Amino acid sequence: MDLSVDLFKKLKSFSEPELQSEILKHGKILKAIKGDVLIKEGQHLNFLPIVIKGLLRVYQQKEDREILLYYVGPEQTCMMSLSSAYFDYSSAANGIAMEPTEILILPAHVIAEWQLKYPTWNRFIIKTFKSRYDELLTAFGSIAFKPIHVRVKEYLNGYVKNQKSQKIPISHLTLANELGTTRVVISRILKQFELEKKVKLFRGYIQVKN
Amino acid sequence: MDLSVDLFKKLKSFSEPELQSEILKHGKILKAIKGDVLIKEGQHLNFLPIVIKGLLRVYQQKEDREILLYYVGPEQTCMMSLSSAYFDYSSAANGIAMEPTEILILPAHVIAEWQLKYPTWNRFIIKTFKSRYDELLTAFGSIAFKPIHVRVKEYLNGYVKNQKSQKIPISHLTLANELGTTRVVISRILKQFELEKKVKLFRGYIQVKN
DNA sequence: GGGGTTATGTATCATTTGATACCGTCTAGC
DNA sequence: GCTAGACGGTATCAAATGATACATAACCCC
Repeated sequence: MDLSVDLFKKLKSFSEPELQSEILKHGKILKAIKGDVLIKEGQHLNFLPIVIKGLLRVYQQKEDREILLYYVGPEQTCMMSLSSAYFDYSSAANGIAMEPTEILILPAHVIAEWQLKYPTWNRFIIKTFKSRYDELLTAFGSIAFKPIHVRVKEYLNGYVKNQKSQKIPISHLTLANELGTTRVVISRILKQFELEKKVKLFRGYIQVKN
Repeated sequence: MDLSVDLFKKLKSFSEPELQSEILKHGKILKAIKGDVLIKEGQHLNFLPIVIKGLLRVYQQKEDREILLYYVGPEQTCMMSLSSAYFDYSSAANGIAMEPTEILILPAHVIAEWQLKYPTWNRFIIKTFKSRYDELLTAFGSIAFKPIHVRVKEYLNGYVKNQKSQKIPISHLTLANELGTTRVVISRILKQFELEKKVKLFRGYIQVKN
């Protein structure tokens, strides 16, 4: 697909005409399908991916366990690449497409340059750093102080709040991987919640009661 | 104490003369003694503290448990304030002086402004974001995947490596607070290490063997 | 509908971590 | 020297979490 001015209907953050033409000049569009691994732990990155449409999941892995760091949605980018772009740095996490995803790929070298030239770009970068930091800090606080059943509860509540749906389409195994634990632990906790009439369990999804 | 050009012998990052004069114009020096609490969780911050000399400890607290986030040493600043400065935001952590500490205080509003005007300032801010993020990510990975005895071990090894001393002056309780656990757990683990001849325990300090 | 795969339920057991309690020792300040 | 408080050792118990194993059910593909 060619880059076009249409792009900026989706990326509203970048309003300066000059920045837009620089993006058109240096950027490429990448289309990923569900399951494509875009970033691997240890990999050196020399590009910055900005999601246009779709969703990336960024997570850490250790042996057969994994834990969610954050999702990258439209108009967002990924900390790992940002770090790599400024300093020599290899990714500390993995990134995978959760659904068909369109990504604007920018070469790393432009980032520092644009930082000083374009206020909206600068704001975009700072905002990314800040919000990713906040998310991580929240996750850190949770894992440090809260027992798993509370984290499960908060995950479910968070989903309901964000998606405005009581029906959460997730398997026990996937949920375990979001929270950094194992399937049996999640099944046990969910069953307990069901006994307490907080949720109803089905194959492939969880119904949260109010 | 008056601000003077001497300041920039200690803060080497800020080399532009114009930036220096802006710092002299807007900055104030604060002196803290050991134990002074400079930042409290929930507090709205409208200043950015840059440590000139000394050390701040930034940590999260929940009831009677706490866990270390990071230390702020000379020429460094603190993420909480940085976040507050860009957005309306209250601190998610506490900051306390560990020793007599001199701090350059800058009003929040200058930060975003200087971002675009002064490349060294820009670099300083980005570097802060990145290194704090990396630290937190490492800590997150540890707490998510590693059992406490491993984290204790890594803490001790890290100290030895950084301070180039085998003698670590820390009480069991303080160590527990660094790692987000309780004193008894730490005592138990250290005693086990001693039985394994890895360390030798004394009142107030730990001797690491090689 | 058969066969493989995925999802879930659940029991058993071990390990890790934490809570509580009590003790003795060291140290600083008087 | 006395004493309060900090520091460290340890025993006991409980709870949380994880590992393993096995069974059943649902789903998909052919």
